[in-house]
Amino acid sequence: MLESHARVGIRNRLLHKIALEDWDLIGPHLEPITMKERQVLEVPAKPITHAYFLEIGVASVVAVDAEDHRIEVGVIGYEGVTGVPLIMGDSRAQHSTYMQIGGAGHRIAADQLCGAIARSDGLRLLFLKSAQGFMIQTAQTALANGRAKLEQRLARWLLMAHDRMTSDAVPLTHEFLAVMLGVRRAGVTVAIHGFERRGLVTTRRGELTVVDRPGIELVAGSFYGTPESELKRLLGSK
Amino acid sequence: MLESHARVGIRNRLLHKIALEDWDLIGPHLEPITMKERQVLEVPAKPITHAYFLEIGVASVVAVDAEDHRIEVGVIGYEGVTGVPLIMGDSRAQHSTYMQIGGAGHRIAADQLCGAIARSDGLRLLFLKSAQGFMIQTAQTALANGRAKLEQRLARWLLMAHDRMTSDAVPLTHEFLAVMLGVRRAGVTVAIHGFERRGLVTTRRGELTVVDRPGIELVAGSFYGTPESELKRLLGSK
DNA sequence: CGCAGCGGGTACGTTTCCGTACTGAAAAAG
DNA sequence: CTTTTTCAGTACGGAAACGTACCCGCTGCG
Repeated sequence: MLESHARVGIRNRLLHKIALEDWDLIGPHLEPITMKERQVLEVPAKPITHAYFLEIGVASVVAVDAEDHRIEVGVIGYEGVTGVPLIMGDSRAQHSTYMQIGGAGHRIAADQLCGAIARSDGLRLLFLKSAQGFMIQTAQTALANGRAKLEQRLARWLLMAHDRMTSDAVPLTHEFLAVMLGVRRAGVTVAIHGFERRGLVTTRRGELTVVDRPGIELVAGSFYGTPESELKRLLGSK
Repeated sequence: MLESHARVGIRNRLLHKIALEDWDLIGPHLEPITMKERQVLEVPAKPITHAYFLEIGVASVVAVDAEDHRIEVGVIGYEGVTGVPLIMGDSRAQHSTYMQIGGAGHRIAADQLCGAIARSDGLRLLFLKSAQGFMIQTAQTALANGRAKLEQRLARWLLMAHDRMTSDAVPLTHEFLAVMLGVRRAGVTVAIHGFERRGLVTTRRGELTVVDRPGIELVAGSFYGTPESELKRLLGSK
């Protein structure tokens, strides 16, 4: 079969699930892009310019309030797309979104995405389910923030990042982990120390490597897993 | 103007915003209903049977995990509708939803709502924006859970409930407030005591009355307000 | 009216995490 | 190679909230 804009090499799961007959609405507008860590994708209260389909790397979605309190409400990787408000018919970003772990993928201009969604019921349903998956993630984050101990939250974060990475090495400083979790940097250091002592991870300056993933899952308990299984249910098991 | 199914007396804000030409898709399927406190509207992992447009009362949306940790991720009153997953094309409830404060309103069968949304772009956009508003609320809850002190979270909750009530009296036990906030019952008692001492509220057994709303807003700080102003932006200022 | 049960007040030791801050080591910059 | 910066380790007092538990007083019911 001939496709004017090849889907070959596309590894973003959401792009992959786009039906062939809808591909022409999306594919031609995709622009390959690489992104460094800390690269900003969305700024609160500003228009969203592009939606990013990551294939490598992890983006953080961080809620901010008027007094500059901030906390991560979700992460996005190869399984989804940034710019959830666009899917909901809103052109403004609510949250701060930026690359937590550098990577690459494709992006599409906001109006192209909106146009495509408006034109195809199938596309709209697909993106809505992706957005629903993100909502579930946010809700579980609220649960973890309110109920879980620092150690459990750290484990949860590591697992979610690990899910979205090809390597076991997470290139992140304690400082940034602390911002994500909304806790002290020193608290993260101590918690990671505990993980290291139990052989769950190894660390180097600015890097943390997952060694015993099942062990980390044990620490996270049921604070990890719901968004992941729900996303499977929503978008199919692949 | 003649309307086969009168909109007279409809005080749910979302229903109010439905365009006249869309009303026939919704109005005829609405069923008036009164609901006692604790009445269950949605059960996790079960199909959603109806969407509820409240006019009086407050519903709580509570996230639950496999180990039965639970915390409220949002509240819904006259400004919105329950059954957000339906809007997202998902027929299953993710969260536990029940009336926290008894009330009344209308409900519509899930498939009728889905059908209406599928048939009208305007309706779909309206409901999507409502869902987006709820997402914002959930994200702010995650922020408050991670960053705010018990006293601030309590203030936030009281304000959100108060917004959705006609009376200043909130008929709720400390026990239930504790479940919402994910804290100890005793902790709520002490916090409320502090409010009472400062003249922010008065209390009776099983009831709490808002006296000094601006004072409570001061306590909540910026943990309160974002979802409210964003909803205005999304759905218009009325 | 008396009693049972629910809701609320209070207490106490303990855990968790914070705020702050100092230090040393590793990497980056010059 | 030296300087500067960033990152991690560690400490300490204190605040916040926890788990638990006991008691009392409304309130509703028999």
